[in-house]
Amino acid sequence: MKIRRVPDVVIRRLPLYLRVLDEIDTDLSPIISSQELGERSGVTSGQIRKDLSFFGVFGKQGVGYSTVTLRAELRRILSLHQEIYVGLVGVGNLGQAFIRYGVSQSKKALPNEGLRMVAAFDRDERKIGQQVAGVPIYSVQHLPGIIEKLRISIIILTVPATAAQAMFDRCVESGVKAFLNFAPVKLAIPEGIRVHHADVTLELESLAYYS
Amino acid sequence: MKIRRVPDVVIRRLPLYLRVLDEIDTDLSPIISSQELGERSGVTSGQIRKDLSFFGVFGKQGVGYSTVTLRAELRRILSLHQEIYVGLVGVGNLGQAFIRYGVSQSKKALPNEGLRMVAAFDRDERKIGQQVAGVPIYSVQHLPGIIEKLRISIIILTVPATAAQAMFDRCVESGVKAFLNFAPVKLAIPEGIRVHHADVTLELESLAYYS
DNA sequence: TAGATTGTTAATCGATTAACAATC
DNA sequence: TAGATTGTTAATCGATTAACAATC
Repeated sequence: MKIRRVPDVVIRRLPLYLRVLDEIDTDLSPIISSQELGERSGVTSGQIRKDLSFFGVFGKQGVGYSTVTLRAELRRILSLHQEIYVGLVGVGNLGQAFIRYGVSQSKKALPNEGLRMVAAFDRDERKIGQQVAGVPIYSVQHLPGIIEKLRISIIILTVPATAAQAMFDRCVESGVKAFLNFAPVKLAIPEGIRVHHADVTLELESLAYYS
Repeated sequence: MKIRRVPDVVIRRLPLYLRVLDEIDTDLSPIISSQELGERSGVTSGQIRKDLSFFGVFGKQGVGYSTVTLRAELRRILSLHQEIYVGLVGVGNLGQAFIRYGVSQSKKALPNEGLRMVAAFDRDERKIGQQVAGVPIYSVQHLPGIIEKLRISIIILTVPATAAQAMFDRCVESGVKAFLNFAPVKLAIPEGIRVHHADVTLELESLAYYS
């Protein structure tokens, strides 16, 4: 029941707060102030209170926030209270690394906040049918069916630049609305679809300015 | 000779423009308008003109920009007209993937804009002395010396979260001013040091909101 | 010259910060 | 109650967009 659209900058800070809360022993610290949460996440206390106010009232004046409650609320806001199924397209070096990375993360005490990598896709016949860290590799031809069947709602794109738009389009047609794109291309993105870019080359090139 | 500090959002758009110019055949298109550059990089024409105005005057009124000249100017602004040496700390799955990725990129016709991965560092004795895609792996103990000797000015951090701050500090002491950090931690960053974060977990968690 | 497009200024928009009344 | 801290409003800051004079 959002009253007005929440700015993306706000959404992007929520996982930061959640991470701090996950690191906290809730028995030792049942309550946290916006002040302390701010210091530990690198955000001002006022900003945290402003951010949270987009979603409701979670604190007690004069007291602070219940660590357990705030954590649960943040999870709910981000939809991380339920399992979110993640797929990956393009099982090259980078793709394999992320599969292993994602799986190793979820073996931690804290189960990586409900995100679960359940399928990978590739074009290469030799890879299809194999597994990487327990995640099965399917043919991109079967992508629509598998996405639907496994209820995949986020796709990590680690295909070569030349294949990115086509694979992206196919995922969109299959109903995926959220993407993390590592391919160094500007995708044509339809209304209502969310793409976060993680373009290592662009990052390095802008860093060169500061080096 | 910067008159005023250039906003980071502006710096981050420059590689985007550069990429478009790299894709253009400068013989076929010796001139480009801010209009067309905008369409191809996903930015408004006014914004492009505004961005460029931070650095000087590069176009001709009534005509447009010389593709060759603008490309050269952007490279110079970003320091990509010279070789920029990049190092990587943490040769795990992700680290190896980036080494291979970086190397394959620089084999393209366009030599990845002057960025060159020249060294990797790890703690694991078994990895030290080996190579990944031709890039030698050194001990983190020798990091300061190698960074100085090879003139490394950008570091990619792909170490586990627990090691990130210590490795970061060591690089800073060795004179590195620009970092691309993949470790899921909030680093304590000294004045004058630039860190771009590429935190896949945070990206996925915020994407969950839109899924 | 007439038409086109830049460089730049002014207006708008949106996000952050400051401040404080409400209230636990 | 007195002290603390939230939730929220108003002020500030900075970035984007609109618009147009300058000029090629």
